Amino acid sequence: MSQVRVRFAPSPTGFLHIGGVRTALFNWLYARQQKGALVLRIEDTDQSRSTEESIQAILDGLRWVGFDWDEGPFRQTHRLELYRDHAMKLLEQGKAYWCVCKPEELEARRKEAEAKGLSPRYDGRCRSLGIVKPAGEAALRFRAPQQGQMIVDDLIKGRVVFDHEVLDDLIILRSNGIPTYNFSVVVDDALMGITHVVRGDDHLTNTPRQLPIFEALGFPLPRFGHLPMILGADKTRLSKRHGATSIMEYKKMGYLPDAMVNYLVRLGWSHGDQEIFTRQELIEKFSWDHVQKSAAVFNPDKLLWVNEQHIKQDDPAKVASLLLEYLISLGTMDPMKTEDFSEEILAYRLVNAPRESLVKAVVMVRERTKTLEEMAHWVTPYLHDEARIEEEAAKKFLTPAMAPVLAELTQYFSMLPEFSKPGWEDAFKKFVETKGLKMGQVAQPVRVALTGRTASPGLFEVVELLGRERTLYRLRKGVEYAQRAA
RNA sequence: GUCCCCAUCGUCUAGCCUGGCCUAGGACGCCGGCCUUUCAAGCCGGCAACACGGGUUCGAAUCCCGUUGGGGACACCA
Repeated sequence: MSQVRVRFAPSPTGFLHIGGVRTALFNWLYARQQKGALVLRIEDTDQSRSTEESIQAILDGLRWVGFDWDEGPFRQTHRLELYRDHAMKLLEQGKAYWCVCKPEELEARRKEAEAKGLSPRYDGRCRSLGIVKPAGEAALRFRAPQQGQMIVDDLIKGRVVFDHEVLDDLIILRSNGIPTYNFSVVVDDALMGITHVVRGDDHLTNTPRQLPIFEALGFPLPRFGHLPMILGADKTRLSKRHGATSIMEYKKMGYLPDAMVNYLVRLGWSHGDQEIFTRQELIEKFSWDHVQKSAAVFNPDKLLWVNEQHIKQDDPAKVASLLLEYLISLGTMDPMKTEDFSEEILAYRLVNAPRESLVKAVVMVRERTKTLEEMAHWVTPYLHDEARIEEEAAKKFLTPAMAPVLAELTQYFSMLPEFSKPGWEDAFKKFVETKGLKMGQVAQPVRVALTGRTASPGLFEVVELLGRERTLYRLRKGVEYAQRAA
């Protein structure tokens, strides 16, 4: 059995969108599972719509989501000679012919046919003209078979039958010498040795147009697989109206690449009742026969949930490094910068390596965050030595009345011989009890002193992360704040 | 208009090929409860679907036909 070779062939007319990512995903998964090759090909034969920025955006998007390719990126505009040669071969063999109809004429005839309720197909008027050397501008048309049937055994849709008579003679070479899509794909897929052409549903009806070209050129047929479309909440094709459609917007919103992949693959593929997959699991478990045939509605709520699951379950070190990258992109944290810390604060600094402390912080906050964006917010109180105290929170809990209690607690903590989470927790409970207070009455002010906020992870998880010195430092700062409030 | 594809809770889906185990399972969301030092998370429970009509069969979500609905394609776009 020969090696599986698949391809992702976007046209660079915009950013990499969700639908494109999913097409790339299925190709990538299959290539990795079969230990085959993924070829990246840029279909830029429409020169008026293709841009360099789009190519860059597509590559960036693929890299972010982690789909590595084995060959390419190839650009069709760099391969024009190849298409012309093959087109000429067809001409010589009488399998293609020159068409001298003007684009405007074709357009007019098409409109007319439509108005009469007929199929807007090319009427084939140049078919038997036998033009050898066109005088003026001319396009090359493929002489398509007119009877019989084409049978496609689609990986996803199953057996699909098309009648040849519904097809017309399509243009394979424009009058400017640039090939059209249906021709260049065939030449490329064949020459690149693609064994499985997996693409969007919208190409299903292009398949019967392409098959005869493979045959005319004497190329072996690849297998085809047509992935269903992704729809918006209103069940129309996903577009800007539905909100974010560029994959990079999800990066900005704090989604994990693995979560994105997980969600997108489940949108149209299933493995029993399993919802959460690692990349490795997907590669192992993926199979064409569980790919859904019908279109699926993109559900942002579920995507968010999947992201949350990955934040909670994935390797915290990995999440931390993604978070660090995210923090840097926000400007919240510059790991190279130390002047943030005053001498005084540095004295109390226990957490030296941002990466290491970040992993601990991730583990602490991950139960309560759904995205890196939220995580960035939750983790900030632990990034620096001093916590920025929120005014609203302080007003409510760091009150003058609270100052003596906090001061006493701080004193009490500072005298404890040993520092440990359970030790301090017990001590705290005893303190609250002997004072005749309720947990919440003391816990909230302490929370504000330690984190600057009214909502945080468990108090003693925070204490443990901060360590003895930073905890005491922040408590003292809290006491000062409460006293000043008088 | 012609051709092609599709059809299970609001959404993603399991089940369908190889009919009975389906009084249709899971997940998101929603509602209620438990837990609780805050915020979450977690746990328990609830609401909610086989598009419709004919067949075939002892028996159909599952097989066949039709209807309806949705989507796609019919460019010197990809």
